[in-house]
Amino acid sequence: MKPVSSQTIHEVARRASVSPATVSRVLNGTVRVSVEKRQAVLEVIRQLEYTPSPFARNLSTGRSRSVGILVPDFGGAYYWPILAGIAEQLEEIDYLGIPGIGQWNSKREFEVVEFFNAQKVEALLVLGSKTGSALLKNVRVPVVTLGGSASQGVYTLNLNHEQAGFNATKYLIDHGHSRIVHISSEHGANDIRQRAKGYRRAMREANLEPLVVNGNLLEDGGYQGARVALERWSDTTALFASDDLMAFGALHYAAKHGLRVPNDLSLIGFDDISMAAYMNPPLTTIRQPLEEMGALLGRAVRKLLEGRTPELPSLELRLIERASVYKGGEINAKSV
Amino acid sequence: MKPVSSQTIHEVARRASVSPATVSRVLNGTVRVSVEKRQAVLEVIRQLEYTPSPFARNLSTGRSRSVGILVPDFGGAYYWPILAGIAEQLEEIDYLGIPGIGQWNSKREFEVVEFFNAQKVEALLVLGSKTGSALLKNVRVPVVTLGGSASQGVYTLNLNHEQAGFNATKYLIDHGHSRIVHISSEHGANDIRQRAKGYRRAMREANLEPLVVNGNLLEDGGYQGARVALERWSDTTALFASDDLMAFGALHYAAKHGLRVPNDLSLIGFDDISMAAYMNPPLTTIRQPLEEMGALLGRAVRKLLEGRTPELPSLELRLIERASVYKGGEINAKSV
DNA sequence: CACACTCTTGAAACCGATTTCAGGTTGTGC
DNA sequence: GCACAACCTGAAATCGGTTTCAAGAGTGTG
Repeated sequence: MKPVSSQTIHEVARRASVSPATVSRVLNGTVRVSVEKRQAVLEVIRQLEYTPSPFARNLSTGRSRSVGILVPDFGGAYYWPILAGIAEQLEEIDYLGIPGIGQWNSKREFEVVEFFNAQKVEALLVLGSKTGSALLKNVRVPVVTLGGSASQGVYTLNLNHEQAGFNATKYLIDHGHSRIVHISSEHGANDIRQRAKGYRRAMREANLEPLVVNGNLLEDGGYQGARVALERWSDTTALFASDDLMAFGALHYAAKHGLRVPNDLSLIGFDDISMAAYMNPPLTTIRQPLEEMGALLGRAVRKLLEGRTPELPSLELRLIERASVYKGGEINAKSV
Repeated sequence: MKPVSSQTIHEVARRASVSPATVSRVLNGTVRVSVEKRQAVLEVIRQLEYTPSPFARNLSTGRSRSVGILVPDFGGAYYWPILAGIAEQLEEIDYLGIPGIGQWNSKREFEVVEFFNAQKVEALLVLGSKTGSALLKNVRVPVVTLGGSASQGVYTLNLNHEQAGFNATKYLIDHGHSRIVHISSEHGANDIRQRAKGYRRAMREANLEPLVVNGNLLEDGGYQGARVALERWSDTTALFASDDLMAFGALHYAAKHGLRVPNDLSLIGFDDISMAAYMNPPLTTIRQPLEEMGALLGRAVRKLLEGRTPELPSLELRLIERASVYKGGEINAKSV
């Protein structure tokens, strides 16, 4: 028998012969309530299957129990696990994460932030934005960002993409490559540029010429990137793509043009999306611990909501060694 | 100069020398207001940059301006575009879509629905669930599902997966195959079973023996599925995988074991995720128009929120012909 | 035994909108 | 010129919680 509406705190109070105030106190544990009354209230709540109205609660407390998450559309496969990690953390404190899609479009990003303001979110999580810190001008709540440039009052989870880019490049150099092209992008977050920076540093340190082309971070960007790279520098023996999707596109280009990976062309990606291990050959790439990043971001927001200072440990970006980089012997031993 | 708080309807009313009721009427356009007062109110609103409190509004109207979206975790790449389509529709009427992840886990799904109830969502969208119609027992709001079994009061967007499964199989048969194995799954929504059903019908009609193995809808499921299929029926010449990720895994298996696709083994997938066109060879697959599906679902919800009956036209699942099915000459002409 | 203090409790104000109701004004038809 | 409808408007109730305030009960101390 489901009890119908009339599910108010007053009804509970009436049945338990106490005041609404007392019910509220039992509900929130703000003040000690005598054992008998507490029991009575809890019993009535159970019987009625009463749940407090979130509307009334929000209005009364002035808080929304929600946080806004600005996510740039590009790449559901990438942001999905991060969102899952965040959601799990927020759930534990009964908060709601509201995703808003920024589409790497500044105007749109402002709209989303405006929307978050209207919703009165209590914190803001920025997983990536085109606008940068100007976006947060009107934001009066705590902010946590993923890999943005830190400004005051904004907490950032920074993975060392520069170092990872360096490592990937170094790995190729150590395997005998010298003509290494980086497929980067002008789209995307700061991370992408950091990876390119690491690539450049590694090349410079090895006295090699940095060679960069740009793609759109999607499959066809990688395809076109590979084409341009090989047309422009025909002695290229290795590509380092700024994300796995572009590596995927590059791989496709190679296959289509009779280049064997890794024998004729070595390839490194970035992200380690689930598909990476199943490419032919399996892709050597840098792993981003996405769920873990999400959890970390979520925990940081929790800390901020509690008024405490979050600690954001740095996570390692590890190179996953698979089979897309030639290891057998000398480079470019075309065996056709 | 940003005006600080005190941003209430009373304040607006006071400054515009009208009553709060009138301001509310201007805001919502529910009743006609004289031109002068309307102007005055709008002017004050502009000056103050006033936005009504969603909390108060929700409490007062008893409505949340939000709808719950139950999405089964598996495959962000798949649900992401659908969610985008839905979000866009909801945005237009200033509603908020709240995603909840069911994880193909019945207990979890009930929790999510419970959460939606607590949030007082005004409608529910089920993109896939393990539980089935029992899940909706306690739901008192309109429901739209994607490819569930229709029950009363529940509107469903049904694509003809049975027919699509039939077509994919028929396509293989028409290209000379007779030993065709279907890699299906026991996970996933009803759709998966419909595809298998279509496969069986096509095989039966051609007097061929249906051969089915199961995977987990992810890459390794396809890999294992291909292995089992080829071990069990060594004269297999074609695989029809129930989703692209499994096709991807199967492709990987083939490559690893020296089977050339399509010359030695033909392959069809399902979904047409963005990667499909970039596989080697490009994957022949059935396209699901994901964004369009999302838009349709969103529009259906809008109709329901307006108290009207949604029409859910059926969408076509088209076969995208690429290069993973052998077309050149006779089958199994191993040329090694 | 008086006083101070702590602990539990209920009454009532409050959060900020919407909506009902009734009053006043203006307009229409006969 | 009158009855009546249509229209605009403000006062006040309402949504369902939280929180302040003060009162009353109970405990401990000198």
